[in-house]
Amino acid sequence: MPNSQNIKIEKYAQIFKALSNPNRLKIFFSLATCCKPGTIGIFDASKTACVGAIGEDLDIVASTVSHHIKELRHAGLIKTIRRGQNIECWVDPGILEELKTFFSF
Amino acid sequence: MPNSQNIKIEKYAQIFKALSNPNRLKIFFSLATCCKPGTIGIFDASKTACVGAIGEDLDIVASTVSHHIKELRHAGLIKTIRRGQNIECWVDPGILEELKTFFSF
DNA sequence: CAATTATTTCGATATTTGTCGAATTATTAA
DNA sequence: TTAATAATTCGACAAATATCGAAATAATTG
Repeated sequence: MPNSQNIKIEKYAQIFKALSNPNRLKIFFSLATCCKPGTIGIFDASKTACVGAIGEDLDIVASTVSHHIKELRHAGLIKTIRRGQNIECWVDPGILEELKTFFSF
Repeated sequence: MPNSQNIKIEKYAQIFKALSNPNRLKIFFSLATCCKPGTIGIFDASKTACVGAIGEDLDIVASTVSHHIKELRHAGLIKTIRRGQNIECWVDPGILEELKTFFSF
């Protein structure tokens, strides 16, 4: 039976696991730097932060991107919403604060 | 040929991979909260932050702890020094600052 | 409705990872 | 120098992971 400390450890381990894969970290970084919460994230003037565009950017197939997006979402790092055929993604601002706090010993 | 951005991504991916295992994250957390840089880290009044004590705390064998310590060190998260038969470990203060900065978008 | 586009799910597979125990190396104590 | 203690290295193996391609699902357009 894990105490509250263990639960925290598991939660953060999951977060760091999500960020441990270079492609997932790139996705997170792109979303964090290019996309504002609640808006359509822009990679450049023409591309939105949909699964297809992300895959094109990283040179991996859509099914793999979808898998990575799911892991980032399950870890609580990003939010997603469907808008038409596309899935919009953005970084949860709250988690960034939590992570900064985590490293403030 | 990776550009400087890719190098950064690889570096941080390695850091997050090191923190993605619950046992390694516990080690890091214990060191960060209990041990000051350059001193013998204390878990409680009687134990130092040597490999054996860490293993006892986590209920894993010494060879596994040694493996985890090596990964944390290679990722640049902790420093180690031999003092007699023991290896002292402590968290690099600089990396904590870097990590806080990383999440400051 | 049929065709197209975007995404997800599923199954397969090669690679990586976490862990252990045995053997080895390093240091200290008798 | 021999014994004891601490840590590391090595080899093995089960479990987890990253990726792909094919098939399925969802939404839009003609």
